[in-house]
Amino acid sequence: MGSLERRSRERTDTRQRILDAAREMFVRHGYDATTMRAIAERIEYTPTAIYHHFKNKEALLAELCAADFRALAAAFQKIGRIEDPIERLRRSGRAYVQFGLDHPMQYQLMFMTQRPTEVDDQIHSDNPSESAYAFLQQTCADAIATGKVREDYRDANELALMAWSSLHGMLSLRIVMGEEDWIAWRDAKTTATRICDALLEGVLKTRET
Amino acid sequence: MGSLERRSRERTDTRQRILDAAREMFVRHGYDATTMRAIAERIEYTPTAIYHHFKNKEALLAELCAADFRALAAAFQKIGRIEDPIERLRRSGRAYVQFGLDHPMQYQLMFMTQRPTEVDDQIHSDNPSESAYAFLQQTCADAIATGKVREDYRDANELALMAWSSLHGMLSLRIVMGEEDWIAWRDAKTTATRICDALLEGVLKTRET
DNA sequence: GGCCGAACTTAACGTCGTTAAGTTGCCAAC
DNA sequence: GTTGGCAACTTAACGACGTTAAGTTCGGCC
Repeated sequence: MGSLERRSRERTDTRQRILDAAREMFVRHGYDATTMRAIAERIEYTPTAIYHHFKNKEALLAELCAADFRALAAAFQKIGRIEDPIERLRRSGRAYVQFGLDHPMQYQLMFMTQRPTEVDDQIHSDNPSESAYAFLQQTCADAIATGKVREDYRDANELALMAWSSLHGMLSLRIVMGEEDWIAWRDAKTTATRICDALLEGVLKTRET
Repeated sequence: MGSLERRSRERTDTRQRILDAAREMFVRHGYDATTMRAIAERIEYTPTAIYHHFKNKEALLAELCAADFRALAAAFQKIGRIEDPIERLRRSGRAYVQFGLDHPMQYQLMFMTQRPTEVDDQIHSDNPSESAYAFLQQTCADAIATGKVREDYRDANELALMAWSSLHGMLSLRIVMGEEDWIAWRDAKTTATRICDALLEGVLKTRET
């Protein structure tokens, strides 16, 4: 026996090779600019072969995004242990920005492109503890629970949205407008830190500096 | 005579009808989902006719975006008269968010899609005083000049980026993720106000509230 | 009356995502 | 040890897209 296993291994091997090629090409040239034909050619198959492993081009994207979401959630998992919620918030922000700067194309696919509902149902159907958003929300709730947050900002959901929006805005502007020279860009991580600091200062009762 | 005028009028009429149809369909269904063939059919021409008035599909988009940028700049123009730079900043933020909420699709085309450099060279080649970004930058500089800004934030360019990023983040998240029910959305304008308030509080020396 | 150029059409090209209909080759069952 | 079936993959094609070369039509000017 063992041949069944080999077959199954070969199948998942091919599947993985498709994913790897797709990821590399999506990241390098963007989703739209990457054709199924090009992906197939890269791994020396016919375009049709891909459709035996994935429903369509979008399913390829969904699977890659799901993996990226897990990676981001894993980065947050490490931060989860930090006691002080405020510090945890700061670290989460830093990790989030780092992720966006390290993987701009993935970031674009994950947070800057509309997906049909079906697709991200798949992405978020897994363990909710993996959800990076839930982590952020909880951290905000913890921060509020310390009593250090001003009363105007004691809605954990809104606080999470404020934090996320601000950093997402910076990252997405960079990704879309990064080449525009009429914008006087500053160092991304510095700007991100400034945004975090200013927001926190505005939201907390007592100033930290 | 006058026939030459009529010809020229007819030409710009057709041009305008193409633009109107394209705008309506881009806004309703998105740029990618709108085909040249569909635009042509809507105004009862052949697809080829469009190419006599515009270089290609992207040029259509560029022209529409340019008009939108002018509209946004005009909205800012009205605010330009307000004396207090801090208040002017607040009002600009409100106007910007309102624009994004009123015209989400336009917003997406203007700020959330990468354009080939050639295209937005065209957009920004006009009077720089029309540039909404320059206005924001100047307002930030004015705010710094009042001496009310903490020393960490006395870079007008960075301040402008911080403000823009934060509001852009909120708007773009809404546009892309607005239908996701795992996000606990709050009223957009309230969230926007909270972001402005928190940022300003963090950036200013003395708290306003 | 003949010509010109502008506005528009016809017909097509090449590319895309996707699919119906094979083809091949391995494995299990008889 | 032939046979049947199934999984992996290919061939060939479909319809839709953006775009373009080559007409056609028609009003105005010499």
